[in-house]
Amino acid sequence: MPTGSGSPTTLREVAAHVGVSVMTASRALQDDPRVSAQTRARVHASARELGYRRNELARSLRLGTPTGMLGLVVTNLANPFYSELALGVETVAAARGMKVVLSNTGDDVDREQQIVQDLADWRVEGMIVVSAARDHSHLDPHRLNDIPTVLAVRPPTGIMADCVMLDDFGGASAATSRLLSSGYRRLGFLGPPAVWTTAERLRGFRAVLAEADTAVDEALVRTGQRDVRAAEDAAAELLRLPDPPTALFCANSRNAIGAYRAIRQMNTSIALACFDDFELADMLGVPLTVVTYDPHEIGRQAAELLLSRISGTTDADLAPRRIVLPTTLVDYGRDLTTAAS
Amino acid sequence: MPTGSGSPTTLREVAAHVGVSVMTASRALQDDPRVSAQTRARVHASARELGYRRNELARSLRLGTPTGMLGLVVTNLANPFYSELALGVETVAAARGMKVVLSNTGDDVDREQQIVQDLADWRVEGMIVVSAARDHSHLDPHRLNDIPTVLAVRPPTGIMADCVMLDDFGGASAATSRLLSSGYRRLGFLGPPAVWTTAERLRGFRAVLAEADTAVDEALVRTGQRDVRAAEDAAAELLRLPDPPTALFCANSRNAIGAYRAIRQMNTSIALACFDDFELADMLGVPLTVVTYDPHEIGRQAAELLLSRISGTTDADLAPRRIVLPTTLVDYGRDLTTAAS
DNA sequence: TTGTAAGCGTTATCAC
DNA sequence: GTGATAACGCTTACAA
Repeated sequence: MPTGSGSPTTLREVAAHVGVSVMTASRALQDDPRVSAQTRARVHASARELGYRRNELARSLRLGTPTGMLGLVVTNLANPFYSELALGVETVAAARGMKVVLSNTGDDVDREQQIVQDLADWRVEGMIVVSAARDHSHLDPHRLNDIPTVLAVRPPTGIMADCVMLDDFGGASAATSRLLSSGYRRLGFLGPPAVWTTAERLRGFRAVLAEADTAVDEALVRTGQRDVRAAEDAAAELLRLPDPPTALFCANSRNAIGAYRAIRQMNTSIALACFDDFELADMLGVPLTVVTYDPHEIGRQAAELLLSRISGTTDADLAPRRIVLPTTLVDYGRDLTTAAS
Repeated sequence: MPTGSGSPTTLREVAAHVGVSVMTASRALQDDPRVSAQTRARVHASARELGYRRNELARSLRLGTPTGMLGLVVTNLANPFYSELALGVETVAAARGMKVVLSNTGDDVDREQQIVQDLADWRVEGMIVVSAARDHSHLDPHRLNDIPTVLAVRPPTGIMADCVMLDDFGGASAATSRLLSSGYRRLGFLGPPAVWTTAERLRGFRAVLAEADTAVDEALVRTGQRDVRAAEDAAAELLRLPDPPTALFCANSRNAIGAYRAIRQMNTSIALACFDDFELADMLGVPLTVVTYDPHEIGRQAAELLLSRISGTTDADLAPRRIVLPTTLVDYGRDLTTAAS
C-alpha cells in the first residue's frame, strides 16, 4: 500500500520490501533481461503494491537527459487567440512526448522576466514567448543557461532569436484597400494599445491611404481600447463627430465587436473591416471584411522551430529564422435577412 | 561567458573559476552571512560572467522540497470555457509561486491516463483534471504516488476526490422554466455528446417539463453535436419537421450558435435558451435566455481546493469536498433594432 | 544473475 | 570563514 499521505515510495523501499538490492530493483523495473524472471516478477509486484512510481526528476539528473518540458509564456490566455496558439504548441509538444509549462504575464514585463528565469532554472528545454517587453535581452539564451527561445506574434528586439509572426502589415493593407475599392474614403481606425501588432496594422492602414492620396484624419484614429466596452465607447465618439467616418478599420476582434455594438446602438450603418475572424461575423447585417489567419498554426510553427533548435537538428549558430504567416481576406458583406435601419 | 551551446554552467565550474570550494560558492550565492563579503562578491561576479543559474531540479532533490508544479489536464483548450478555467488555475498558482503544466486530452481517455501518470512521475504536487473518463480510478492518489487530484466540471466516480462543478441541473431547469413561463410548450433540446455535463442539463430540461406535465417529444432531442456546423444541421432538421419546436434549449454555446444560424438561414423565428454566455448574444434579434456563470472561478476554486490539500492545511483524510458553483439566468430578449423576417 | 561504487548538481552537517 | 563528506533517488560501469 502507498503511504497514504507521506512522501512517495522510493526505489530503495521497493528493493527492501523484496529483499534485493536497489540496483536489481532498478533493473527489474526496466525489464532488463539480466534479472531473473522470478525476481523481476516479485519486484514488479512489490512496486505495484507499494504504489511505486519512478522519480523522473532524479532519473533525468543522473542520466543527464533533459526534462522534456517546454515553457510557454503568453500575455493573456483568456484571449482565444492565445489559447489557440497554446493548443498549437501543446499539440506539437505532446506528439514528441513533451510537456508544456504555461504562464500568463498579463502584459507585465517584470513578471515576464521573472517567469522566464524561473522556467530556465527549472530546466525547461526551450521557451516560446509572446513578450510584453520592448527589449528582449532578458530572453537571450546566454543569460538563461543556453535555453533557446522562440518569439511568437511579436519579433525580437535586441537579441537574435527565431520567431513566428503574422503578416500584420499586409493583412491590414489588404483590408484597407478593400475599403477604398468599395468606395469608402473617410476611414477611421480603432485598436488596442499600439504595441508591435497594432502598430504594424496601423502602419499598413496609413500606407494604403498614403498611396491612394487619401488623407488620414488623425481625429479618427483611436488606439488603447483593450476590451469591447472601451471599443464601443471609442467608436460611439467617432460616430458622433460632425463629420463621422464612413468606414472603420478595427485592429482586432474586440474593437470590431465594440464598433458593431456602437453602430447598432446608434441605429446607423457604416462599413467595417477588421483583423481576426470571430463567431457570427457573417451575420451582423453590416458590410464586413475580415482578415483571417490560423492562430493554431502560429503555435505549431513556433514549437517546430523551437524543437529543431533543441534537438540539435539545427546548428546553434544558424541565423535566426523568421516565419511570417499569411492572412486571408474574407468578405462577409451585408447579411441578407437583416436590413439595418 | 556561457558555453554558447553546451550544457549549462554548473556550480562546480563557478567554484573552480573563483578558486574556492563548491560549498563556499553555494553559500555565497545564497548570501550566507558566514562567507566573507569579498568571496561572496567574487562568486557572484563569476556566476554572472559564466551565466550560471542554479539547477532547481537538483536543489529540490537534495532538499526534498517539492517542485512547485501543478498539473492541469483539460479536454479542449480551444474551447474558451477551458482556457478561462486554465487562466483561473494559473492565476492562483502564480500567486503562490507555482507553475502550471498544461495538457490537452482531446477527450481521449487513454491519453488522459498516460498524461496523469507522466505528470505524477515528474512530481507535480497535484493535479486538476477535467476527465474524459467515466470511471476515475486512474486518478486515485494511491496509484499516483499520493498526488492529490481535484476534478473540475465533472464529478468523480469510483474514487474520493475534491471537485468543483457547475449547477448544471439547476441552470438548465431555470432556463427551461423560463421558456415555459414565456408560453412555449413544444420544446426541443440540442447538445454535445451526453457525457456528464450534457446529461445533467438534459435531466434538468426533462425534470421541469415533467413537473409541468408537458410531454417531451423525443424526436426533438438531439445530442452529439460537437461544433457549430453539426448543431446548425441538427437544428435545421428539427425546424423542418412537420410539427417543429417553438423553442429550443441548447446545452452549450456552440449548439446555441448553430441553432441561431439555422433560424436565420431558414428565415424563421423561434425562441432560444442556452447554457454559456457568448459574445453578441444580446444582439441576435431572437428571444434568448442564457445561463451564465464564471469559468474563471471554476479554475480558481479548483486550484484553491488543491492547494489546501497540498500544503497540508487540510487533513489528508478529510472527506472529499464538492463545490457547486451557481449559475445566473439572463434574458437578452428580442433585440430592438433588428426585426427578423 | 546480482551487488558495489560512483556520480548527476545541489546543500546540511560537521570539521578545520 | 572555509572545506571535506554524505546524501536526495536514480542508473552506468565494473566486480563478484
